Parts: sequence; C-alpha cells; structure tokens
Amino acid sequence: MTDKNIKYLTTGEFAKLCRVNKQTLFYYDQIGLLSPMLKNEKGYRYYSIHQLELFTLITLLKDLGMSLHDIRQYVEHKSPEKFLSIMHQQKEKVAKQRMEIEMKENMIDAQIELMNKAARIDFDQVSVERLPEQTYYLSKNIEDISDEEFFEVFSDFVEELYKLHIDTGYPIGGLTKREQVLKGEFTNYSYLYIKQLHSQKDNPYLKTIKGDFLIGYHKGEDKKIHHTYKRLLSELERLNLELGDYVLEEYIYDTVVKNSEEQYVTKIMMQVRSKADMTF
Amino acid sequence: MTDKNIKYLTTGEFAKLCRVNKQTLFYYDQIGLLSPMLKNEKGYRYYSIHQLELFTLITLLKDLGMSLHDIRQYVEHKSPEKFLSIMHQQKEKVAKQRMEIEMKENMIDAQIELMNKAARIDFDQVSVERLPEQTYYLSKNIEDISDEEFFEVFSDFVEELYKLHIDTGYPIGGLTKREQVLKGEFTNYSYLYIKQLHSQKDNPYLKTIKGDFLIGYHKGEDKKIHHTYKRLLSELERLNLELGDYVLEEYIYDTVVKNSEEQYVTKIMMQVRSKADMTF
DNA sequence: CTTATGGTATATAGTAACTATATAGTCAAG
DNA sequence: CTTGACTATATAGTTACTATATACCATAAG
Repeated sequence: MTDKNIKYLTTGEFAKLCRVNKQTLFYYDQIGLLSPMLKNEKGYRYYSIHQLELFTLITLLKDLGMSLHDIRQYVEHKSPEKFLSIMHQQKEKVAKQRMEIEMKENMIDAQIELMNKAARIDFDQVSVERLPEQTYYLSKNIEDISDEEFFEVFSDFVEELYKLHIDTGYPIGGLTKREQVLKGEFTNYSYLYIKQLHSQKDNPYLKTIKGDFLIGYHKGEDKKIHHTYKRLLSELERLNLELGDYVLEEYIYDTVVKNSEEQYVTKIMMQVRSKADMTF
Repeated sequence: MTDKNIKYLTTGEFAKLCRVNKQTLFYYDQIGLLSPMLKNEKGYRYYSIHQLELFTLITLLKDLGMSLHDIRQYVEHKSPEKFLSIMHQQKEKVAKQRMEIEMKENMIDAQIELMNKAARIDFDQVSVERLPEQTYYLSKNIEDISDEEFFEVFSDFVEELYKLHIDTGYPIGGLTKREQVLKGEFTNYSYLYIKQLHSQKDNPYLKTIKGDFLIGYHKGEDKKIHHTYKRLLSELERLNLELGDYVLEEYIYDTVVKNSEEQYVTKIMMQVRSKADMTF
C-alpha cells in the first residue's frame, strides 16, 4: 500500500472511486471538508488513493446523521482518541437506527398481512369465530371522558407507542366493555388498544383476550356505526348467544387506503358466550 | 375509535401528535400532500385524529427514501391494491437498508477494536507472534503493474467490497510474496487484501493465512518504508529465522486519524519459518 | 498543426424538505 | 378590554447536494 500511490487521481477518477458526483468533491473542497492532496498551477485537483479512507469515514458519519459541519470539526482536529470517541457515539446511534429499521420492517409486514386479509373478507358477512389468545397494549381508561381529555390520552398513547417501541403497525382500536354496549353507548370506549406480536414481560397495560367472537363490519361513516352495532346485537340474539365482556373495534380501511369516509370499513368483534354457559 | 373524533385538532395540536414542527404541516398542506379535514372562514386548519395514520404512512415512506412528490402520487390515488404494492416494494428496500446498517455496525466495531489495539502497541517494538488462521479477501494479482493498471484494480477491488457487502471496516492492505521481498522489491505487492470476519463459502478470492510472523511498524512516509523492511529483515537474521511465504502490510494510523504523513503508522507482518525447518 | 473530443475549472442557480423570521390576525382568560 | 398564547401568510435561510453555463486544458486523430 505504498509505492503505487504515487499516482494521483483527478477529481473525476476520485469521484468514480468514491461513487459520487464530481460536484460533491468540489463542494467538499470548498467547505474545507476534504481537499485534494495537491492542486497544480492550473487549478487542477489531484487526490491520493489513500484519501478514499477519509471519504469513507465522512460517508459513514454522514449516513449516521452527522452534519458535514460537525464532521469537519473532527477532520480538522483528527486524533486516534477523538476518532475512538466518535466511534463510540456512533455505535449507540447505529444500534438505535437498526432497531428502528427492524420495527419498520415489522410494521410493513403487518400492513401487508392486514391488506391481504382484508382483500379476502366479505364485509357483508357476519360470523362467529374462535380467536386465539392475543395480547393488546392498552391506553389509560377513557370511559365517559371529554373530547379534550380523549385527545390527551390519545396523544399520550401514541407517544408511548413511539417511546416504548411497541408500534406494531396494526391499527389503533377501541375496546368497549359489555355494560356500555348493553346501555347502547357503543362508542363510549373504555380503552384504546394496539395488537402486540409477542406477549412480552408483564406490564399492567398489557391485556390478553381470547374466546369466541361475533365478527361483523361497518361500512361508511363512523357516525352511523350504531346501526351496525344494533344489527350485530340482533344477530347475536338470533344465534341465541350472549354478549361477552368486551367489544373490539378497529379500522380495516381508513384514510390510508381510501379517499372518502363512505369507503371506510370498521371491524367489530363482539366477545360472546352461549346462553347455556350462563345457566351455571 | 369513532365518536370521539368529533374533536378536531388545530395545526399546533396535530403537529404535537405527529411530533413535527407546525411549519412542516403548513408545507405538507401547501404541496397538497396532507391537508386538514377542514379550514374555517378565518383560514384556521382543523385536522382529524385519524389523519395521524396517513401522516405516519407518509413518514414511513419518507424514511425509506421516497420523495414527497412520489408519496403524493400515491396519496392522490389511494387504493388497497396500490397500498399493498407499495408495501411490497418498501419491504425489499427496508431489508436492504437493514443489511447496510448491520454492516455499518460491524464496521464501527472493527474500527473501535483497531483503535483500542493500536493504542496499546509500542511501535518501536519488533516481535514474533503466532497468528491464528485468518481469512482475507484478495484483489486481482498486481505484480509488476503500472500505476494506471493499479488504479483500475484498486477501483475494482473497492467496488467489489461494496457490491458483495464484504467491507469489514478493516484497512485495505498489501500482500507481498517472499520472492519479491528477497529481491528487495518491498512494495511490489502481489495482491490487495481486506480481513474478513468469518471464513465464508469458498471463493477463489478468499485466502486463509496463519503461522508465525515477525511484526514491526513503520512510522512516517511510505517512501521510506524500505528502511523499515531492511531493519526487519536483519532482525529476522539475528533471530535465525527465514522469511516465509508472505508479507502483509497495512495501515494502523492513516489519513483517518492523523493529519500529516509523518505520523502515519504501517504494520508489517513477515511470515517466518525457522531455519531448522528448512533442513528437511 | 489544427481540430475534435472529452476532460478540467469556476460561478451561479436550482432543488428538496424543511426551518426560521417577520408581520398580522384571532381567541380565551382574567 | 387587555394580555398572552395561539393562528395565518409570506418570505428568506439552511443543508447537501445537483445542474447549467462558460471557459480553460489535454490528448489523439487527421
């Protein structure tokens, strides 16, 4: 790695080696970030092959979110000690970035799964299904609260999802308790929830739910969802089933995939128990 | 997730929910990417809580490198099918990104390891060490080639490292064969090399080397490295050792951590065999 | 020896996606 | 009815390029 570096590279050659636009090198020279080894009397720039290592470092730091200005601070006062300390800083940063990207990967998978499932659903069909145990992360209780309070809780919930890295990409749903539904207060939710993939360490905000559910879909505006609720409740009656403890409600198609509210679809899952169970 | 969304959010509130600057929302409205549900006669914007989902999608796509312009193309013509197809595209993209970030993480670890080791070295010391088996990725042969050809090979080598995702962050070194060194052509390298972490699937460009090495350091300009070579060769003589098949040469301190060439340090590893071995 | 081709240089303007600043109107509480 | 915190628009600034225009330079072919 010695003798052969006598050969200096022109800006074009060095740019090719670095896989960047020549203009970028002019720019880096201009801001004093990376200047050629020498400039001849005609102003032609000549780079040493070794300068690639420094360019590689610059690219690494840049990709990790460091500004060229901050990188320059280092480049102007290089030392093994400072280099080591920067590497330690970046190690943490890159680990965080990896975690975020892993989360995004999971969210994308969740979205694909949801869309594929949705495509196969007949939204006019009502069915009873046994759902396996599923963990949900819950918000604070939101029964009987005002709009302002709801906004607060919703904000906090979203913030928690972000901070605790538990946004799975599944929709945020609303959980209503049996008593509210029986009272006809279909949208007086008790909690917000989001489906979790793994049933993690015990957290008071985690709840697992399983059992039989009557599942139906509401198409169109949220305002009219009470019609669908009533329809599902009479279906329940017809099947000689009783409403269980919880009703879960979540979007299937929303602002993300449809333009107008009339095209939105909401899934309603009413937990059920047969009337026979009740006779005990 | 229904009734309570009657409450509309002001730009400030929605910005807080989205964890962005209010100005960003003005900007998104301006470019027609995400407009509030309604605007009153005074021009005040009001967002629905559900628009967060769309904002989240925008952020996801943006983070994955999609331009706001392209995102807008989707947002203006939403459909479950298009959404699914975008998700499939992004799935591939994000997997690539994860791989790149994992590589960066490894490179940072390598740099930290190298710097920590370097800090503990006495560069005036010459020693004989038994090195465990180590895999190196080699360039094309570069014996007796011209500067122009060398640049070509070097370029190709760097390109391969990038394309095959085998840049480990370790320095690019030069491997010289015994015969060249004995002829005094210390810098007539036979191959460029880069240390690999794992001995992967067999590739003709991979070489494993192990054995005893005389290790010394050259401080300062590359031009004067022959002095260090001669010093090491006489040390070899003194120890009654014979030069082995290969000599490896790599930077310890270079343009990345030092400002002037006089401070550079190059590590020279001469493979050895005892003269006794030769008598067979 | 000229000329064509392709490289180099500088200077300047444009771009994306914000971000900040200045100015003015609005609202709600005390 | 004022104060302070909000809202709005318009405009300019920022970062890290990227493109364009113009001119200079180098080499190879005719």
